[in-house]
Order: sequence, then C-alpha cells, then structure tokens
Amino acid sequence: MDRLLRSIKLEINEKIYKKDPQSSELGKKIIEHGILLIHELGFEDFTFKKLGIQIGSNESSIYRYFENKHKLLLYLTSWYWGWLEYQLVFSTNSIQDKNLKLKKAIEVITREIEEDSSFSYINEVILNKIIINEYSKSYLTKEVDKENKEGYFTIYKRLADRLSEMIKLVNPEYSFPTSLASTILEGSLHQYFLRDHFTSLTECKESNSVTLYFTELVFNSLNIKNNG
Amino acid sequence: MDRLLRSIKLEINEKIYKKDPQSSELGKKIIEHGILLIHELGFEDFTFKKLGIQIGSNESSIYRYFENKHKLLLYLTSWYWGWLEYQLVFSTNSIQDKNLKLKKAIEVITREIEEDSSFSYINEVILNKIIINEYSKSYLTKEVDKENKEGYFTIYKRLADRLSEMIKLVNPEYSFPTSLASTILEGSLHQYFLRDHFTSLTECKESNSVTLYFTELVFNSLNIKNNG
DNA sequence: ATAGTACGATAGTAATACTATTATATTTGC
DNA sequence: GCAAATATAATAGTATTACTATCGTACTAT
Repeated sequence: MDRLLRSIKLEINEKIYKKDPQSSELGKKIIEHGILLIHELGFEDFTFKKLGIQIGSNESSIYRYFENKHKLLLYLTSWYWGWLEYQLVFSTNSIQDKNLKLKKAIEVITREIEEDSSFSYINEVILNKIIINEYSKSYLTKEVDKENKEGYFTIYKRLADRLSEMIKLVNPEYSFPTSLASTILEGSLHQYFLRDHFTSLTECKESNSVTLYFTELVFNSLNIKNNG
Repeated sequence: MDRLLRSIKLEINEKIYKKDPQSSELGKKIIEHGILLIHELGFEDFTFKKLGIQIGSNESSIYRYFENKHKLLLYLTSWYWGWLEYQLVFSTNSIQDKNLKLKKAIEVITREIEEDSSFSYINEVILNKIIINEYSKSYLTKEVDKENKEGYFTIYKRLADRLSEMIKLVNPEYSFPTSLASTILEGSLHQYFLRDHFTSLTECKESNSVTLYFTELVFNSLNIKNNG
C-alpha cells in the first residue's frame, strides 16, 4: 500500500456531497472528526452542531459540504468500500491460481483492519468500526431505491461484483455466486459485531477466525478443497 | 398452527414495556397499527404522535405503554422471533433424522412468511417486512450492551442457539456452528432485502431460492449430503 | 357511592434538523 | 497591489421531534 495510494484520490459520486470535502482543509476536518464523533456518539446522537463545536467551526459551514448526516454517512461508507476495493484489486491482481486468488480476496475482505497511513486525515480502524455499526443504516431507509438509482451504492456493488466474479472463476457451475459474495461482505461485518456485543452468537473470537470461517464456508460451498 | 397457537401468549421481557399491550384494547391497537405505520413510513419517520392520530388516540396514552419508539421496535422484534421460534420447535420437534430436522429448521427460518390467523391483531407478513428493514436498527445502537444485559434480545439468542444445536447434531466436529446459525438468521433477512432493492446482488429471485441457497450452504459446510 | 385506573386533552421544554441572511476573512485573477 | 470572487462564521429563525407533567373525565370494581 503506502506510497502508491498516496497519489490516488478515491472517486466518490458527486451527488453525495454539495462541496467536495477533499478540496479544502475544512472539508478534510469534517471527514476526520466526523469519523471520530460518529464512532464516539453513534450515528443517532451525532449532529452537525456537535461536529461544528468539535472542530471549532460552524454548523452552517458543514451544511455547505453535506445536505445532512445521512449523506455524510454515504460518503464515508463509499470511501471505505472504495478503499477496500483498491486493496482487493491490488492484492489479488497478480495471483494466477483461481483458488488462491479467491482465498486472498476473502482474506482481504474479512480480515481485521490495520491503520493505513496513506490518508492522513482518515483513521481506517475507526472507520471500519463505523461500517460495522452503521453501514446498514445507510441503505435500510425508505429512500434506498431512489438513492440506488442515483448511484450512491455503486462502489459497494462493484466490490460485491468483483468478489462474485472470482467465485464464478473457481466454480462456474455454482448457482449462487453473488448471494455468496454478499453474504461474505455483510456476514463478515456481522461476525465482528457479534464478537464485540453478542459473544454467545459466534465462535469467531480470535483475530483471524472470521477469515477462517468464511474461507471454509466458501470453499465447501464450491466443493473445492481449500488448499492451505 | 392455527388453533394451538391461539391459546398461547408469547412471553416478552417485561422491561421492554411500561404496560403490557396485550392487556388492553388500546395496547393491541398500538401494536396492530404500529406495525402498519412503521412499515408505511419507515422507522425513522415513524412517531408516536402520528400513530396516535392513526388510531384516534393520544400521543401521551401511547407513552404509557412504551417509553419510546425504540422500545416498541424491541417489542415487535421480540414478538416476531418468539413467533418464529415457536414455529421452529413445532415443525421440527417430531423429526428424528438429524439431517431432515436441520433441513426443516432452515426451511422454517428462511422461507417466505405467510399470514397466520392465530393472532388477529398482528399482520405477520408486514411484521416480517419490518424485521427485514428495521431489525438491525434495534441492536446497532450505543446502548446494545446495556440492553443485552437487561435481556432484550434473549428470544433471538435462544432461537440462534436452537439452530446452532441442530447444526452440532449433524456434525459435532464443525468449528463454527453458532456463527453459521447467526449467518443463516441475518443472511436470510439480507437476501430478502437484496431481492427487493439490490437485485444485482443476489440470485435469490424465486420464492424458495433463499431456502435453497442456505440449505446448500449449510450442508456443504457440514460435508453432509443434502438429501432431497 | 366511592376509590382506583385508564385515557384524552392540553401545555410546555429542550433538542434536532435544517434554512436564510449578513458580516467577515481569505484567496485568486489581473 | 487591489478588486472580485469565494469561503467561512455568526446569528436568527422555523417546524418537528421526543418527550414530561398536569388535569379532567369516563369507566370499573367493590
């Protein structure tokens, strides 16, 4: 990662923001401290007013970047999935063997997040926790179909599609490659949530056990020996 | 179902409500129209004031039954999982063969919901849609650990546990029975959501395909031939 | 006949989720 | 280096939400 990503700007659907937060200092501050404050308060209790106080700025100034906190969440989640997509492509691109490629993909998607210094104002570890706790709320709304049409979820869908394609490569006969891909993406977040709050509902306590669980799940489903 | 259930009252943690809604006409109206209105407006836009207008009653009267709409959601979700648990036990109890038992369990949990006339004031089909769209919001909160300790999620956990036990019976060597159980429960809701809003992310379009998908997933994971 | 409970009506509060306006500070273009 | 454009801050204001509190009335149980 490190150097390479530093020069890349993740492209996020322009309709999500009113003004590009990557274009100014205040914008970056909104993202940086938005992440920290959503994590601290939870999405329900998070407000632009509180964020304004936190960054010594005005509520109305934040509204110039985002229409509302829902759009900010969409921005953060898009960014996260874009960042993960990049890692997926980067890590799997050079792998020839289909099985190993898929195995690596599952690892990248389900592993625990480490800090990535490429984006100084974004704490990926905290952002990942926001994704675990708040991502569903970005699409479990009455506006989901409209917002989907606007393309607010394209990055996530592209990521799911990439994973699905890798599954198809391993076993073209399998009937549910996309369902399986979406199960891995959502299910992985869910297992991490259970680990933190409902310990009795998961066996994934150790650091790499989520990866192990999904790797087994997928390769057994595809009736392929999980080599390694 | 029908007759048998009619005489059974689902027991819901008393801390969830201030006054038992099953104990009065108004209480039942709150539940009945609460379900319809949450479905219509979505949980975010749903308020007790609006519900009061809908049932020709007063906002403050509803507050005498539930502290807030979050508690109402907890009540509804507890009721739903209790209802499903009952069906699970009822449908699988007499099955001796472990594999068939698990197969039936997966079917009950992942199948499409049909109206159950046993509870006249509860529309199970609509309630199921609320579960699909809103269940996550009941636990993706900052208060989850406190509320979990209060026992607000016991019914769901008991259901997951029952499923997990059936999985263990089929293959006691399998390392992730509970994770698999929670994946089925959550994943099933998610596949139905995808079918309605993100068609490109699932192959489950037909009525019984969610069941088929999870049945295959589970039996392949347990390395047991899915007989039937 | 009376005490208790349930419900409805009204009022009130603090916070939320914004919008609008104006003033000031900063940047940029020439 | 100055004017114009742009960005931000400050303030005010609105409708709605999410409640709490009080009071009067209606029904109900003894």
